[in-house]
Order: sequence, then C-alpha cells, then structure tokens
Amino acid sequence: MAVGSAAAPENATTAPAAEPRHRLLHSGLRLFAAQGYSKTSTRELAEAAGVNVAAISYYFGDKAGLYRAAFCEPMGAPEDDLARYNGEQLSLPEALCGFYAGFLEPLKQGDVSRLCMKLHFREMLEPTGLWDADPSFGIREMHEGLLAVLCRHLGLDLALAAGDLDLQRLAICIAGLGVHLHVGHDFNNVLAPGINQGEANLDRWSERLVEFALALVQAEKCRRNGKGGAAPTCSQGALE
Amino acid sequence: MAVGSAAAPENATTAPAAEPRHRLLHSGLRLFAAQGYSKTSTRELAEAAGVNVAAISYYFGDKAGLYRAAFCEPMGAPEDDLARYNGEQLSLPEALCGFYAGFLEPLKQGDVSRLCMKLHFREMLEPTGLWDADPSFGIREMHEGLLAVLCRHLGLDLALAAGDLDLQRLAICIAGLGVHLHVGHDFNNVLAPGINQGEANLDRWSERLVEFALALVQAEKCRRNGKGGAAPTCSQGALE
DNA sequence: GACCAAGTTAAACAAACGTTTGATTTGGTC
DNA sequence: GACCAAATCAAACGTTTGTTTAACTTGGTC
Repeated sequence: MAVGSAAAPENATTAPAAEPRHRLLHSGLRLFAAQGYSKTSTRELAEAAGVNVAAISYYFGDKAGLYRAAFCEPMGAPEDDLARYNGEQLSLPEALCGFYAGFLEPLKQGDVSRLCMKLHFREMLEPTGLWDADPSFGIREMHEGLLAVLCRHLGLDLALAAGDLDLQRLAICIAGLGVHLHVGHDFNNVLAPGINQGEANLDRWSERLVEFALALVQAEKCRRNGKGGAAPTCSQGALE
Repeated sequence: MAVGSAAAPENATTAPAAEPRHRLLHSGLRLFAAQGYSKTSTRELAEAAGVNVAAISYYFGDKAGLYRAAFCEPMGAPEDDLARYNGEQLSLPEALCGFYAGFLEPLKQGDVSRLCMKLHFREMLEPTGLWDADPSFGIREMHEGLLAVLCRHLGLDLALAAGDLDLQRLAICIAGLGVHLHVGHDFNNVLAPGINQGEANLDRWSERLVEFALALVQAEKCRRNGKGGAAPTCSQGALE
C-alpha cells in the first residue's frame, strides 16, 4: 500500500527514522544535479541510496515525485533571502552584499546546498515546469526585490521599473554575476584552478562581486545623468 | 551498409542532395537544445526530420554521432571570434564590443545560431566530454584571449595572469555577462518581456554590456591603484 | 534487361526503463 | 501466540529505448 509523499512515516509512534526516505532524497539531489533527470534511472537512485527500487514509489509516488521533493525540500524560505537585501534602511553596498550572500552561502555550506543550487539553475536551460508550480524558489521575487533596491538608490519610481528596459538590463547583469558563479562553477575551476575553493576565496568573491555590482550601478547612474534629455530614445529602450 | 559520418553522400555523382542528413542535423540541433540529449529519442528525431529512424545510424553512426555533428558542424571557426577582440591595436571599448559581438550575433541571426549556443552552454551544467574532444569551440581560448586584452589595458604581465585570481575574477565576470545573456535568455524574456526581441534591443544590449564591462575594468583598476602595497594579501588571492 | 551501389523502409531485436505486484519481514499491541 | 499496519524485498510487468536487419526502391551503367 503506497503512502503519499506528504503523509508517510513521519508520524510513526516512536519515530523509527525514515532514513530510507532521507537517503533517497540525498542521492536524488546528488544524481539529478550531476546528470539531469532523464539520465538518472530509478535503479541507479535506489542503489546509490542503498534501498530497494520500490521505495521510490512508496515514499514519493514516482520518480517525478522524488525529483520534486529533492528540488523543493532542502530549501529555506525565500523570504529569508529577500529580507537580507531588501530592507529599506540598507545602504547599497549592504544590500548587494546581502544579495550575493544568497549565492555564496550555498558554496560555503558544502555539497548539499551547492547541488541544490545546481539543480535549480539546470531548470533555466531545461525547464520541467517546476518553477511555476513551486513558489518557494522565487526568481521573480528575487528580480523584483533587486529592482526595488536599485530604484531606491537610483532615485527612480518603482512603478515605472517594469517598462524601463535599461533598468531591467542592469538588474539582469547584477543577478547574472551571481548566476554565473554557479552555472560556470566547475568550468571556472578549470580555467582558474582553486578560484572557488576555500572560504577565503569565497569571501574574496563576495568583495569583488559587491564592488563590481556597485560599479555597474554607478555606470548606469552616470549614463542617465549624462544624457539628460538629449538623446531621442532614452530610458525606454526600443521595442521594435 | 552503413556509411561513416565523414564520408557519405557528399561525393555522389550528381549531388542528389543529402537532404535527409541535413534535416536530421537541424531537428537534432532544435530538439537537443530544447530538451537535452537523454530526453530526446531517436524516433522523435527521425519524425521531426521526416525521415526513417534508420537514417540516423546510416548517416551518423548512432545517436551520439548525430549529437556530435549537431554540436560541431554549424559553427564558424573560433579564430574569427578571437580576431574580433584580441587585436593588438584595438582600444578597450573596441575589444569588448568585439568580444560581446560573439554572444549577440547568434541572437540576431535567428533560431539556428541561438539553439546552437544553447546547446553549447548546456554542456556547462552537464558535460558530455565534447568540450575537450572538440577544439573548435574553445572556451579556454576565449578566456585566455580576454585575459590578454585585460592585461594589455591594465598594464599587467600576461605571464603572471594565471596566478592572479583577482584578474581571473574580473575576466570571469566580464564573460559571465555574456553567458548569462544566453543561459538566462528565456527567463529574462519572462522577467522583462521583449528585452531580447528585435535588433534595436540587441544593439542596446551591446552598448550596455560594453559600458558595464568597462565599469568593471575601471573598478578593478581603481582597486589595484588604491591599495598599493598596504593590504597584506594583495593580487594573489588566498588559496587556503 | 541485367547489374550495381546508394538510399529508404517496416519490422524486429535485446536492453533498459519506470512501475507494480504479492510475498515476506519488522516492531509494537492486545 | 495472534494480530496488525508499516516497511522491505525479489521478481515480474508492459513500454520505450537505441540499434540492426533484410527486403525493397531508385537511378545510372554496361
């Protein structure tokens, strides 16, 4: 008799520890992140977890259920991340530092968090529809939080931000620096060996990213002040 | 009787047009880029191309051969890209403009080039070993070309670049802006609708990216001049 | 018309896939 | 010891996978 993924042996009388479930979750995170959903077979998942194949459907319904669980469960609330950089009273460097902390902390915390990040960014190239279904990993919230921070420090109206494609480009580039840290992680390690290894280097990443992001904001601010009303098409960006 | 992927009907007497081969190459590019290697079946590929399944092994040996061909064939020589920004006489803005042109031109040229790019960046997250095997898409050459440009304009010794992790970080970030344009392409289109559509917007991307990259270089230059020999650990970056 | 190699086809192949089954073990209750 | 639900298992299920086969069509040569 199969158990739904929501219920399950959590509510056992003496908590006999649903370790098979946890082991599956862990091997799922590891294997899905490393080789993708399709390339990972149920038997491979079960063997890596040291459990029987049937345990997958028993605990998670099916393979997709395990993927969903591995994708969603090991993650903190998104409000935590948002609060770290979207506080009204924060200075721009502080806000950016908090923003990039969301990218760097998973790298410090070890494999589990890093693989979880990798699993999420994989969905960028190969969407399985989990982005929309799961509100917990809100990339849209992240983007709009970043827009709010930028508007506040550039003296722009947040209500007009959506149509201001140059502001959007700035936000995309600032976020892109953080994203590339993960997407290109393994690759960067080959190009510049050791650049992601050790807490010292990660702290150095944090410093540089904040400095670089500040430079981007500054460049955008200068551009906006510099051109005034001179150029014909201005803050709107041609839409063709 | 199977035909090797190298030989094949090119050398037919009257050139009866190996359109099945070309059609397979095209549907392979499209489907592999959209859903990945494993999620794409040979029957799906054949049906999309309007040919028989056996044509895959006939023209490409096997599924992996088709992937390899779709990955490598539709690409120009890498020296073209390199020459665009690594010329000794180029100013920094010119060099950066040439650098980002390599990212933006595929977006202008339509679906085929864009999908080809997507197929390549997918390998970042899910390496199939084609990076090393195929020297044509040299990301390493791109990175080192960029390092050369930066050294030239920052007044640094290229021979010391490899160990200068802060310079490496700068190069990674500059490249990351271009990479994120593709990796986050579909996503950015949702966050900021229309931002990648139309030649006008792509030209605007080019302007901004060059400005932003210049700002990054400037920030790094300031940092290096500002600290002088004051700070204990300097341009080397701790390796722990 | 015989002949040939290139190209194309439907059908079949073994292997791997995700999932389900029914029996068995486990640990606690009465 | 009887009883039960939760948990685990090896074995089998039907499907889909990548690949191969052998028959067949085509177009040009002698």
